[in-house]
Amino acid sequence: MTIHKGIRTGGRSARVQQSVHAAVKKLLESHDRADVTVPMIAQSAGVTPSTIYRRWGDIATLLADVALERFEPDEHLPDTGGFRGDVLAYAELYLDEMSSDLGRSMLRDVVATDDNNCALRCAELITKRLVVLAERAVARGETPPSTAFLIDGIFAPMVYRILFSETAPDNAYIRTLVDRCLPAD
Amino acid sequence: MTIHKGIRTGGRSARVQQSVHAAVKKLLESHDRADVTVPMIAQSAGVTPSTIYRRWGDIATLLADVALERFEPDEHLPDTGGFRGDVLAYAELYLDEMSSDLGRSMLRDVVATDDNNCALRCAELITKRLVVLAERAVARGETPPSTAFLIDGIFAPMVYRILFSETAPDNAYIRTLVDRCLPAD
DNA sequence: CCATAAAAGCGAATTATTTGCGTTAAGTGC
DNA sequence: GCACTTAACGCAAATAATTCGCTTTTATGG
Repeated sequence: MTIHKGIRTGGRSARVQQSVHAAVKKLLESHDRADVTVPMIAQSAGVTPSTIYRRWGDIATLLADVALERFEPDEHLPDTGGFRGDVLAYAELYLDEMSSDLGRSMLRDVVATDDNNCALRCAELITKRLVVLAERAVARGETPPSTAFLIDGIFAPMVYRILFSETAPDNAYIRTLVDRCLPAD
Repeated sequence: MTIHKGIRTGGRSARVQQSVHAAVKKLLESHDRADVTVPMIAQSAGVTPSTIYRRWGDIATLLADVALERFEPDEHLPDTGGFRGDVLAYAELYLDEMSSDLGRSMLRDVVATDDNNCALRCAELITKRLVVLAERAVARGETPPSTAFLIDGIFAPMVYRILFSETAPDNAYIRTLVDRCLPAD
């Protein structure tokens, strides 16, 4: 008996996911995050609310899902010719994305989601990019520290302050964090 | 004109707050956090749901409020005779409180709350205790680093991992963080 | 005590969420 | 291609949560 029977996927998942995600993005441009409701999204996406509830469970999970997709694209990782410069540039980019009102509320949605899958994916987003930067550095003959060390030293404090402080951190603060982990030559 | 007119408090606020807080605590012992609803709390507290909605706005804010109260008591800050030991002991205490299922969901509630007052209060909780430890250290003739530095180096990474990782950090990890900020003599 | 203001109660109206059931769209194997 | 299987969806009814207008209670100041 061959095991790999190939799973039946069924359904119409792709199209619905696209239109719902698009609806969320559009609504978030014109409405405050707290004012966006599931029925509102459903109507804008041309689906019924029950579809959304069945698929995502609650609005926090849906918003987190959209947020993650938005950050995935990973267009252009900076390339400054050195590991320290790359990390600093990426950290500033990340700060820029996450310290806006929209970015902050996305982070909150990601954290608030029941199953912490979203949070995991969010954290991996940083890890994966740091790995890319580190591989580049190794190829150049540098010996970068571990990604865990950089997350502890740079990204964790940044995210902490975005989530818990009144005012978002600025680039000067980021530079201080980077200096601690990666002393300039 | 004397300024201090004494504000009108009106209502029955104190009693209601107490019974609602108590109801939340009791319910969280027997129910999963996601299963606790506002009407449920209201009934258990002997008030109407609308009272809770008017006073706290939503369930996240209420749960965050209760969570913060729970952590305030600040019974016994460790006193090990040295700043490094004190910080390590407090960090381990904090980890113990926050890495449980209940602690984690409290952190999430605090972060998810709309007005970030709760998050501010939560962060100040750490700051205030570190200040106490630092004052003690100064009185002993030590010269401790700033609280901001310790938060960046120890508490931010700890909270980051509690919120974003699959598995909570352990004491060994905390010790590593402390070692980085406060090298042993 | 009386006036006042803040907070809470009550219940109806509104909205959001869950659920059951029939239907439809995709993938699978022949 | 064609039948078959299954996950995903729409619809609508049922349930639950949230908001709203109005009344009542309580603490405080005069």
